[in-house]
Amino acid sequence: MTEREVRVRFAPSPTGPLHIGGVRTALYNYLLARKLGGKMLLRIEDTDQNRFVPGAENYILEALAWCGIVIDEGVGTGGPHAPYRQSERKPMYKQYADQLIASGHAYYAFDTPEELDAMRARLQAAKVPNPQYNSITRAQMRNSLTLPEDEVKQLLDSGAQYVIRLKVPRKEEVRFQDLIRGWVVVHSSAIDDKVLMKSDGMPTYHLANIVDDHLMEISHVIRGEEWLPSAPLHVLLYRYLGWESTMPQFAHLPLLLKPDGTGKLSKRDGDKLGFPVFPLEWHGIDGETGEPTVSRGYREDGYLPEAFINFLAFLGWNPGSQQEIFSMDELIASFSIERVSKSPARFDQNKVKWYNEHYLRAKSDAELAPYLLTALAEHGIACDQAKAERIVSVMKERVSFPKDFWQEAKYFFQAPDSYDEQVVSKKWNPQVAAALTAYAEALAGTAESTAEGLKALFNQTVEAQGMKPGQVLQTLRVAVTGGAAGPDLFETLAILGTAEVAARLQTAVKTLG
RNA sequence: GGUCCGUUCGUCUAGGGGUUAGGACAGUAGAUUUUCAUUCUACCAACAGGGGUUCGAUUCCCCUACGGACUACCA
Repeated sequence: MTEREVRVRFAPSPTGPLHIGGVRTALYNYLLARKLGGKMLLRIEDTDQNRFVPGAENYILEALAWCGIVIDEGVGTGGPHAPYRQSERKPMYKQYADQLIASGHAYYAFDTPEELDAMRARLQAAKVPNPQYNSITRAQMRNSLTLPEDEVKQLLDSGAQYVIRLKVPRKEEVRFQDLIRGWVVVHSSAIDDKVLMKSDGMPTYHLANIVDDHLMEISHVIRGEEWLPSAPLHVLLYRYLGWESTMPQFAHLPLLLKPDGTGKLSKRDGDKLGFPVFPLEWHGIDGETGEPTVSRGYREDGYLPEAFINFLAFLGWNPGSQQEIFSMDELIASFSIERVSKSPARFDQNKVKWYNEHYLRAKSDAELAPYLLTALAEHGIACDQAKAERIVSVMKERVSFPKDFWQEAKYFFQAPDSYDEQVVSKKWNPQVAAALTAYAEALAGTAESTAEGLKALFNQTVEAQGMKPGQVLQTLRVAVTGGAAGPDLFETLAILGTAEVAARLQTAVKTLG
């Protein structure tokens, strides 16, 4: 068992976009698989046909790809255990449910939804704290344990609707060792007789996930903490199916909480929180109004996948060192499930932003230039790669997202249509205007094009006018760019070119007097 | 309500019977910068509470409080 090949799976259900908690679960699975030289599988758990959302599966595939999480086996990739979509594996589950019935660990139940409601209402009225279909209540229900054998057979033969339920023992301690939490013990009386096969012939999650994990030879089940309460049930299932010796090891990850700490992050949080909960933008339909909706995504908001992943990896895990910056390869090398923390983590917008700025600045100008070029193209502005690289190089220290380049660098392509009022009212005067005019004229007659050259020329010109450079500098920036802040002024001028700068200075003097 | 899980700076976390309880983000201040930003430096800031065990507990145990998850023919 310990020598077994490491095989982990990420098993989302296609009920909508993946949210960042799901992405983190996938990430940890992937990191462990790579770290231990194992395989990462992707299985789609679509046993609930009512909740199927078109496009969700593609979204999942695309999101994982964007994150750099590579699937070795599964939907979209294929593999020896295909199909990897549970709806397509439907015929495989029934035999295991039958096996459980044959061994006396499961039974047929014919109760209608109304009868179940009535049962719960009755128990509630009797002040039973936790109404459930269990070792006590099943004696009063219509199932193969209470009905005469021939009646059961007749019901089955007549095609009556039924489900198959697990016969959970009345009192038994179920324990298992969680890789993150240690021994977890639950009393079987807290578990109810879970439905294994639904009346539509589909297995429920509980049966399907055990059967598939067994058949797919999964070695580690790494999933969210919301599964912890049902883990003992799964242990029981492995036992009754005779698979306990190859049962995967469990690791239940701490939840990702909303920033205010009031509950787990969910898909329904959509855009309400002020930051995206989805990796990619999602175009959905409002469940109540039927209106189309758009939810923000990290990709579209301008986050770099490496920043997003680095941040996510640190939400619930840390390497034990003081290093904060990790590439995917470094994460793989350092990852261990034992260092995943037990307590839930809140989402921290500031930290993701910081990671993004870090990764943005680490990129070369050549890598960054396309972001600017794309935005320029959208605005019908022509620009060559060399110029874009130059702009990006002076801008990257001052933006948080690639999409900010266009907004911040606009003035390289468009002359200002307004001037920073504060600077104008404070610093603009006739001498300044004269100095700028003089500089414009000097620019028209110079062959200088470097930042240093333009700076020297400026100092010279201004001093000839009997002023100090410092008195004119701010107004020079405002006259040329319209704004009061920006990267090195003479570098900016050099990128703009002397003719353009001269023209803008003339305009400014004319406009501001 | 019941069952289970959890609790170190505002946030993510390190640590672990004796520490000035460490780092990062955010915040604040300063330095650099013609501006803003970057960068650098410094500062601020935490062991939920109560009982044990112990020479000594933030660390181990118990209780309480608080938070969360689960409690479907959903996953």
